[in-house]
Amino acid sequence: LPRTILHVDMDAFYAAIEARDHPELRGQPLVVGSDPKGGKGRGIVATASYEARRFGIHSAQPISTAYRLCPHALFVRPDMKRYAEVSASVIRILHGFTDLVEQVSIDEAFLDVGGSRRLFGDGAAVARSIKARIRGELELTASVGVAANKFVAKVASDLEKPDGLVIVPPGEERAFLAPLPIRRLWGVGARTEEALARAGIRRIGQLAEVPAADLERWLGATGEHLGSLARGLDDRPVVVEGSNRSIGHETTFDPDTADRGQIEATLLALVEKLTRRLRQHGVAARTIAVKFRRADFSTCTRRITLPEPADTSEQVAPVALRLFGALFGEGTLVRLVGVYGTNLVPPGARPQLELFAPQAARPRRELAAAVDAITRRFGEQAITRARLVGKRRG
DNA sequence: TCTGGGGTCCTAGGACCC
DNA sequence: TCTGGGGTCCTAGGACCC
Repeated sequence: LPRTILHVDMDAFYAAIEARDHPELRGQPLVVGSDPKGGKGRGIVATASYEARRFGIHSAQPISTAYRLCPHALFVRPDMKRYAEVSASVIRILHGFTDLVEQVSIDEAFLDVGGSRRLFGDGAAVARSIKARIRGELELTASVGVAANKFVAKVASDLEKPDGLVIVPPGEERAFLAPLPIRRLWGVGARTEEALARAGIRRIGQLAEVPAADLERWLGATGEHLGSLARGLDDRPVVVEGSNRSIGHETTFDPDTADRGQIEATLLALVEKLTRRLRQHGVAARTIAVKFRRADFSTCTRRITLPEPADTSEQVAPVALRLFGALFGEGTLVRLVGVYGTNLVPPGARPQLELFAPQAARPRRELAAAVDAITRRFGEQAITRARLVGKRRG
């Protein structure tokens, strides 16, 4: 029995929200991303309006390139809090049609509407209703793909952007995909595209002809998976609850720095952010990782698994500093540092030490809770560590 | 063109245990 | 004395996605 899967993808999401909320930005080339600083800025384009795309500007492009392509474009900084609110409104609308909603990013979701037919009609009808509600209630447009599985629905939603609606009837998946470039396959990035092109494979239909065993020998487990997708087969279910596997924060210095004090202060500020989020999610990290990128973009990581899961900066900070110390040599020009918690332990399943030394853990927990409360009430700038005073980057 | 910040998943090698 | 094979956990790196 074929499923009915929808992929809903908001069009130029951040730029569309900015244009909606600031009429003076409408109809103009608009770039949401880092500060271009007159062409010298460091960073990338998050989203470009369709007017800006006509100049060759696109997501993930260096902001300096975007500036060169269209210096008179309007460049605005992202307001992630606002976008997250709008995203929540979109998800609320989707939940009006089914509980089976899987949010995959801030501007994208899958729905399984197989069970909603009697109430809301077939996939095409649900798609039209969703688009109408998003337009009517949020003054935004979405592109929707309808198909028997997630991958085909995802490709379909992208095909007639913006404001698109593409329906792939069951049984036509393979023919629908065949003429498209392999880059459209989920999991084929620049590297795999190049490797496949060397073998003369450029279209999904060509990949679909390669025997599965050959693909597996060639590309491992991923190869077999790619073969299935190329044939239009994808049995992954729509998954409602996706708890995080990792939480992390990183920041790029502008300009690069070799100042150990500045780097360590930045790292500690990132640790504060990380541990606050861990506590908000009610999880603790068994593994802490530090990421380190030099001026030449070479990147390395160090991680360590702790005897006890950690969710406070008292626990994480010394570990992060030690891992950083293993990577940093005096005089090294540093571009980026980051800190991550992985191996997250879910709430209620938190071993262990506190069974043996509850009195030792208590003050730490109470301090963290107090800091959280102050931050909630007065904002992130209200309280900080003595070590960070005067060192926090703007 | 000179590359953000948030993530996911896979691989390969080594330690360690049975 | 030198040795097999399987399983699990850990670390580092890399490809990929939005």
